[in-house]
Amino acid sequence: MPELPEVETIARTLAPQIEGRVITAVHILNPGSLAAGHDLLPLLTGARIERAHRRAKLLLVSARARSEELLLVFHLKMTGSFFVHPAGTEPLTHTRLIFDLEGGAEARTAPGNDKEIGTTTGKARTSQPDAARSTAPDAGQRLFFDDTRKFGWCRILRPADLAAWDFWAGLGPEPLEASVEDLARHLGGVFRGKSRAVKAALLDQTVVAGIGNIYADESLFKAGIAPQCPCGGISEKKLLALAGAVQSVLGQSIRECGSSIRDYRDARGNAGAFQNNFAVYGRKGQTCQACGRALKDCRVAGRSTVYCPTCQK
DNA sequence: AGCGGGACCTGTGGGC
DNA sequence: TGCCCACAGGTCCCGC
Repeated sequence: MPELPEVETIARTLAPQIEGRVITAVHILNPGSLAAGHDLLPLLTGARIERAHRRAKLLLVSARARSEELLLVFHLKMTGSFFVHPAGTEPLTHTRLIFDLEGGAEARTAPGNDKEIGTTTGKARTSQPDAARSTAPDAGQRLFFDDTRKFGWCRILRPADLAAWDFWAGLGPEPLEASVEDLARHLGGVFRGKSRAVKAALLDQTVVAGIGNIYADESLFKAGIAPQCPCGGISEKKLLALAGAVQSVLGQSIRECGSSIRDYRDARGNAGAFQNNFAVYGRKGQTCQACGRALKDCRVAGRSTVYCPTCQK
């Protein structure tokens, strides 16, 4: 469920809490959650975190270890989340990795200092212990990587490892970093002559990065394209509509701090609000906002899919 | 080439 | 009330 907007929101809320801090220890509570880079753990201890940002659905944390740079690459899959707790906080039920941090960062976990990404509307709330929100500026902290279903992972990599990593190298373009016309042209090029269902292509991270089940369904509805429609049969006009829909849906979701179905929280424990805007996702059997007829569900590329048979052709 | 299905996980919720 | 089972989801991998 953390797709592009959720990971972006997590990166924006996490960065001010950890940038500049030094990693003093790493605790691996679930060995499967550290997918690569065990050999770099000794180097990571003592490294200073420089930056936390997003690419596709990956959260990247760069750290300076003596003379070289290391990267912590996280995939949150469905249930991964981050939260910064005060030093001494015990692991929670689903805590998989803990990074002990010390010094450097300003105290930005205090209440009332959450303004940099705008305020979430609707049912935003915290689900974390109050103690985590009143940490003293220079006290040590613990970055928790929690992951209920253990699908998520962290890789510790050198920049060269990242460049050589097939998954990374194969990622498609960032959908929000191109003009609508360029994105439409890119999709048109990839789609040309293909019989593959358009939704399957949108979910393919090598086609375009960051889209998951929620935003694929929402974008296709907004563009008026049926999810089963073969890629190659989409007109240029519809491609432009699809590119515009992808950008508008992702952009609006980022502005609303992502979608919280049940698990997702940002790095301050706040829920997103974009789920209140869903036109189709999770609305099987309910009425279409545009035509008033019932929304249908089906499976495309093995994923549950909801669409309007009238509005999407 | 691209799809289906299984595997990886666990909490939730519907049905009985 | 309690049990069972389907389901959710991203990615990889295997087989067709």
